[in-house]
Amino acid sequence: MAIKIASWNVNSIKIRIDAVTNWLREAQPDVLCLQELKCEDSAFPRGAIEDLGYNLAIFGQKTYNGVALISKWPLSDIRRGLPGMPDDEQSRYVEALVEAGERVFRVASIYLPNGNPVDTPKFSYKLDWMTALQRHAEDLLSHEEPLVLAGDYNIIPMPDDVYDPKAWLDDALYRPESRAALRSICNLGLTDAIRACHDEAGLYTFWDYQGAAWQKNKGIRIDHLLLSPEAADLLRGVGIDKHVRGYEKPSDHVPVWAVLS
DNA sequence: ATGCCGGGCGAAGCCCGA
Repeated sequence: MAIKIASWNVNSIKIRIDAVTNWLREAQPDVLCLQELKCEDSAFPRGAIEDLGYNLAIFGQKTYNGVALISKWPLSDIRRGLPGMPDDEQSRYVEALVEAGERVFRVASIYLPNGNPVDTPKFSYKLDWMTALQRHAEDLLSHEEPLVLAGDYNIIPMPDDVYDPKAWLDDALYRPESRAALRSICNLGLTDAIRACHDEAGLYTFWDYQGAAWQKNKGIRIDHLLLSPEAADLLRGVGIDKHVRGYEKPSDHVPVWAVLS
């Protein structure tokens, strides 16, 4: 039995609910990790999602941030907020067990801080958040179970993941400190699902609304699925649903997914 | 191009994103 796990920064779930349900019908993922809900739990349009047969675990926030997991399989052991960041006021992490028949996966939906501008506390917040994520990933990896840490990492891992690396040298998404922190997390034993399957340049998950970035294909790859060894051993395929950027009223991010079996 | 879009809030114009 195969399970399809996806991640998508929707940039407001209220504005994007039709796009989300359209994509769910079209792509039929078992699990979707959502980021940037920009709404509190009570305002989340649950009904439209539940009508398609999905369960929800929401960690919302008014105006900014907000993450959720939706799953055709039962969700349990739900954790809201990143362990090690007890005073974090921003909703950026939700994790749950997905009980997919005879297999059980632990899945997290992550909205990593942007970090710009780099000479401000926003950048240190990003790096502190990544330190806490690394510690928590170490803990999760010690359980030696299939684990998927999915989300908007706000990090461009390599030069091939951006249309013009030079233009991004001083940006928090591409700064050496940010890339090193992501490498350090991966070096715990996590596999970037896209890069496990494809080595070509120009695989993007985000195109800015401005400057006709989509039309010019000026994109970046910042949405990632990181797999524990037990999950990576099950990896059968991946995809980036680029056409979703051409939807009416699109998010600036598109869904990225992996099939595990 | 550190704001050209687009969304939230709230009812104009500012904050924020990447």
